[in-house]
Amino acid sequence: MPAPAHRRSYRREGEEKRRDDLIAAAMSLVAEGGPEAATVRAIAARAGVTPGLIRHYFQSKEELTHAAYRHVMESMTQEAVRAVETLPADDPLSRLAAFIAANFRPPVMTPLLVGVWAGYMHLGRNDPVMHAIHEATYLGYRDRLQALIAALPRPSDPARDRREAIACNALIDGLWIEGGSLPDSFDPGEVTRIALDGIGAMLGVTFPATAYPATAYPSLPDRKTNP
Amino acid sequence: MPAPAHRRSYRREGEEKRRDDLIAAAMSLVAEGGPEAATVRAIAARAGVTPGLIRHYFQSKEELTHAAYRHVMESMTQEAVRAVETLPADDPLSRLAAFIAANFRPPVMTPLLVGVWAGYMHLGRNDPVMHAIHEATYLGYRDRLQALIAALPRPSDPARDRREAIACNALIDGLWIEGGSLPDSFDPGEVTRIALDGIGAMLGVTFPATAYPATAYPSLPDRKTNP
DNA sequence: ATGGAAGTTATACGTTCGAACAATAAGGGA
DNA sequence: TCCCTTATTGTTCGAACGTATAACTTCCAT
Repeated sequence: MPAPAHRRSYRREGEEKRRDDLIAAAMSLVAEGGPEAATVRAIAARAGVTPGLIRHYFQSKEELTHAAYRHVMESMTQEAVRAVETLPADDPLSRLAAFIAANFRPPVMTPLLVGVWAGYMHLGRNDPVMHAIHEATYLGYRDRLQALIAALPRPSDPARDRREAIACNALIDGLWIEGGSLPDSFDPGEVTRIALDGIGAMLGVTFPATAYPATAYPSLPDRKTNP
Repeated sequence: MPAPAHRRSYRREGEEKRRDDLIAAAMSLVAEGGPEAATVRAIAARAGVTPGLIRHYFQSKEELTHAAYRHVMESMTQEAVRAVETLPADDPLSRLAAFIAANFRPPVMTPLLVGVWAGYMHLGRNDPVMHAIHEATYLGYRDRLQALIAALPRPSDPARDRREAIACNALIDGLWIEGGSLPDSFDPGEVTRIALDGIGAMLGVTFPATAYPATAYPSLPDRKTNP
């Protein structure tokens, strides 16, 4: 077997870009083919580098997996938090509605993100680091949801708030999995409306019409309003 | 390395028992350590046989995986169906409640079953056989739920029934995942009560008290009623 | 220009996986 | 009781995996 005539040429990139590229490559591979498809060779090929480079930026493949999972979970929580913090504190109903709705549009409810979540979720059962990442994001999410529920203008009842937070969290999770797995089975905005209607019914409140997504289909070719 | 002096002795078993043992071994390994822990060697060891025997009963490891996944999904659907068909058709409220409650007690809501579901769920994204098994059980489940909702004594509205079936299915899924993953975070029967209260609120109905699980904790050592 | 640090490639190693296959023990029918 | 089918074992094989490491290329400082 003759020695290769030439090495392939390459460009040097900053550390941040390389790490982001490798994480994005790992995420997309997991979303498409599950964790077993995210081999170091496949990740490197998708990122446009050679396998050895992974070990230059991550001590092990496990460390890259942790970084990718943390990126996925944090991006979802940050998106919901960002949707809330722009609203005034004296409008708890709109704040809760915005928190809910943020989960059912990109970049949170996408096949890629649901696929990565599905591929990685069982790893939290044994890997302590993955479990810690999962707990920090997941329970933090539910606590924040319970705080938004407790802020509603009605008599205080912490035990009821806990039960309702559990129920609302479960409904959001189930709808997110369904909507992200089968995006073509729902009209635009339909999942959001189902979530707001269902949670409103469970909490005994009615969310303002402004909290709902704009009606998606005039279903007529001529639209008076734009995008 | 000397040839082994003696082969280990063994007993011949019927085909059905061997297949069941291998499926159960694969399921428990997936529940504990994810799909990557369910190697042919580990499965054979747990079933008390040698790896070669797997290929005697299944053409490939993939075929064993399909059999195990089908067993998991079918056992869950059968359990919910069985809970309904013992109730009279003229009591749709109790039938719906029984269908819901069946998902939140053994043998459906167990860490093992949730773990197997989590470990296998991402395989449905690429493997056509797994996808078919998933669709046949999952959509069949939701259709049956929608039929029970449509049978409620109230004005007919198929579009509303569809939206409510989606919401109820999502709530059941989310609670089942939570309750099965963290069984110690809930009191006995608490998940069932949350599900019945939440679904009742979303549908605008009140389930009869007989549909709820018996209060679990007298929290006093002396109980008047039995086990 | 040029030297040197560091990013990147290419190759190799040891392990483990699913699979294949020949050898053997077991148990029922004649 | 013997024999023949077959359930089961023990071993081996090629492929692919994560990891390790030396050699090469790029690019900035000088």
